[in-house]
Parts: sequence; C-alpha cells; structure tokens
Amino acid sequence: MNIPELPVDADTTDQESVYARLRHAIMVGTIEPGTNLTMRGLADAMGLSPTPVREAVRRLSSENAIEILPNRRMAIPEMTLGRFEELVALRITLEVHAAERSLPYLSDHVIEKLQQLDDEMDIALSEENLDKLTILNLKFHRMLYSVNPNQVSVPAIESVWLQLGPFQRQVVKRVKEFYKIDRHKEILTALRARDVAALMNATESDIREGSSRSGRRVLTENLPTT
Amino acid sequence: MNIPELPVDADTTDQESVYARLRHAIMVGTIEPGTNLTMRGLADAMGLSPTPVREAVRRLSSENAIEILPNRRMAIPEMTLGRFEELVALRITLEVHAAERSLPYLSDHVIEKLQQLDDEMDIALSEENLDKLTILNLKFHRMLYSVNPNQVSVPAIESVWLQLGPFQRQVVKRVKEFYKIDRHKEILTALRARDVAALMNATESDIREGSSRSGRRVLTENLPTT
DNA sequence: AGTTCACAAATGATATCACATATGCTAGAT
DNA sequence: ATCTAGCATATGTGATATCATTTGTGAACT
Repeated sequence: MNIPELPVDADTTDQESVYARLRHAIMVGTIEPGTNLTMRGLADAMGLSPTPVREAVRRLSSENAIEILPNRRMAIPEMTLGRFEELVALRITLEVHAAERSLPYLSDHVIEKLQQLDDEMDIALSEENLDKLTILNLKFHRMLYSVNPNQVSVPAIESVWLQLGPFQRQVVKRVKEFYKIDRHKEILTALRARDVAALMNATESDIREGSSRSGRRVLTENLPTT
Repeated sequence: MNIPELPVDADTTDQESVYARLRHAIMVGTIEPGTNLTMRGLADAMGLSPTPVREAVRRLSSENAIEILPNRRMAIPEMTLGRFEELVALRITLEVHAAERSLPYLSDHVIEKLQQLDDEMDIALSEENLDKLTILNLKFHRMLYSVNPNQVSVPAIESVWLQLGPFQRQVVKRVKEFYKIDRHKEILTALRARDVAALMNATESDIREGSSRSGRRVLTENLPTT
C-alpha cells in the first residue's frame, strides 16, 4: 500500500498527518473499494508506530470512510448501486442546502477566486490530470459553502465525498461522456446574479452530471445491485 | 466529571464503550457547552488507560461533538445563535430528505413500532423524565430513517444531534411552552396514508417546534449572537 | 485430492513509559 | 499589591510491550 505524502506544517501531529494522508488518498480514489487495511501495515508504510495510525483510522471510520468489520479488521467499503444512488441524492440535498445558505454572504472577491479555480479546472481537464480535477472540483464547492460564517454542513458534505471517493477514479474517467455542459460556469453566473433558484438548479445539475450518470454506468456494468 | 455507564455486550471493545458513553452523555446534554475535558481525566473517571479514551475522543472530534483547541486541549463547543440556527436548518433539510426516502420502504409493522415509541414518549413527558424523552425522540426519528435499506444519511443526522446535544437540557425544559401540537401524531398519520408531502411537512414542523423556538429563546436570553 | 486439526504468524486492543509542551503556582522584584 | 521569572505539575503525543483473537499454513488423516 502506497499512500502519497502530503505537505504539512511543522506543528501538525502525527495522527493529524496520517488522517490527512489517508483522507486525501481515499477522496481521490487512490484506494479501491474492498481494499483491506491493517494498522501495522499502514504504520509501516508511513514509518510510524500503530498508535497515531489507529487514531486516524478511528476518525475515518466515524466518517464512514473506513469500515470496521465484525472481526475487527478494516476495509474500504464496497460500493453498490443502491448505496451509490443514496449518496448522490444526499450530496445533492446537502450541497443545494449549503449553496443556498452561502449566497447571502457571498462577496465579489470570493466569486473571483471561484472563477480562478474553475479556470484551473479547465487546464487540468485538458491535461487529463484527473486527480487534480477532482481536488479542484471539491475545493470549488468547499470554498463556496464556507463563506457562510456559521456554516455547519461542510463536514457532512465531506463525509459524503469520502464515501464516494473510492469510486471516483472509475467515475471521473467517464466524465467527458456525460459532462457536456459546464455547470460550474452556470453556478458562477447564478452567483454573480445573486439568483438563488438558478444557483440551486446549477448545483444539482453539476453533481448529478458529474457523478450520477457516469457512476451508474460503471456500477451497472460491474457491480451487484443490492 | 461523571459520565454514566451504559449497558454493553461482552464483545465490545473499551474504545467502543467509551465512545458510546461519551456520545450518549453529550447527546442528552449531560455535559454543558464549554466544558473542558482531559484524556487522563476521562480515563480515570472510567477506570481505563488513556489509549482507548483517545480513540473515542478522536472519533467524536471528527463528528464535531468535541472540539480540539489549538493548544491541543479538548472542549465541548460553545453554542451561538448563528450556529444554532444553522444546525436546526441542517437538521430539517437532512431529516426531511431521509423521511422522504424512507417512505417507500415503510411497512405497517414499523409504523406500529413507531406508534409504541410515541406512546412511551407520552409517558416520559407526563413523568417529566426529560432525558428519556430526548432519547425516545431520537430513537423515533432514527427508526424511521433506517427502514431505507441503502440509507446513508443517519450518520450525518446523528452528528447534528450531537452538536445540538449539549444544549438539549436547556431547550427541552421549555419544550412544553412551544410544542403545543403533537407533531409525532401527524408524522404517524402521514406514514399510514403514505403521504409524502404531509410527512415532509410534519417532520419539518416537529423539528422546528421541538428545538428551534425554545432554543432561540434560551440563546437570546443567555448567549452572544455571533 | 480434499478435509481437518494443530501450530505458527499476524493482527487488534490496551497499558505503560518516555518525552515535549502547556499550565499553574510560588517567590522575588518593583 | 502587582507583575514577572522560574519551577513543579499536568497534559497530550507517540513508541513499545503484552495479551487475546484471528488468520494462515502445513501435516496427518480419510
């Protein structure tokens, strides 16, 4: 198992950096569904003792990114069509909610930064750098929802991202087939117009087209439907 | 700090039981907002070494039930009016979503069990057993949302309950002032009629009246508004 | 060849220890 | 009396050791 390192500032705790590394790896789909993990294996891979690894894994298990089996072993959960569709539906509900509640706090400056992120995404797409595309996409959404100063939904949203993550590589490969219209441009237009209804619509379409269609295709080809 | 014990079956791990105990205590509001916690303090209180306590605490921190401060100390987060209103709004969005997606899987047998829970709540209310009332209420909601076999929203919902928990005792004391109409009865009626719109309406009203109004009152009386 | 049992290796869970940092208290200076 | 410096204590973090349980392997048996 090879978990890429991540830049960390000096004061971060080992537990924290393990958490960040695993989280990142899961979210971009580095680790495939069904992968079995061991505390000592991860600890060895990262050159640490099992202690901080256990703490990081526990956190991820509470976010439903890692599954603790009855035999006390750990695994990345398998994806099924039913679970996938529930996750996408939840993602839409949560992100439409978060977008709606961010709009009143939105400044032109943030819109500008969102625009820049979208530009970077265009570059990543043309370079076929799919992991980077994924990260930038999530960063775009996170930034929008975080402008609400009392925001409490981002952690829930990130948990859904984590659960969809292992499946991400398979989905994103097909994204060009289904993602004909650039919904981020629509989101940006709605933001500039401060148009709530348009924003909610564009957000839903973005998520649905970015994951649902291609994801379902992959799943009906490969996986059990239960 | 006195964290009540909880019944556990033989095979549960120490870490797991600490997690369950803390979680329960936070959810019914045993621990007040702003309370400072220490690993060793909790460990001593439960007769365990710090190791399993750390893991349980880490999990709860990832569910935003416990806050890790920059000095690496831990505390139960303070509540503010802004955060409170965001939490209630998120609770409504999530639970309306979950209720809607459970309805298609609902059996008469489950409706019967929900009815029984509601009866128990009436008794708890007449006995003024407020902690029990809280637990039964959450159990009622959890049972409904869990009939969806592919359900993925309950963990997110429980995280919101956890974040509202420390505030629960103050709110529930006032519940009689605002909770004039029994919205659980309305939910049950909607379930029996398989009426989605009525279900969603009743769910929203139940949550809003059960927490929002009395909660806001408590907060505007006591706390900073930021 | 396939099955079963026994033993070895791997793994998870927890306590303990060592270390670094943060906190709190006391004594001295102003 | 108040502030500050310094030291003792408390606390968080992580490595290690130990034990119980699970997994895996190989030999004996059918």
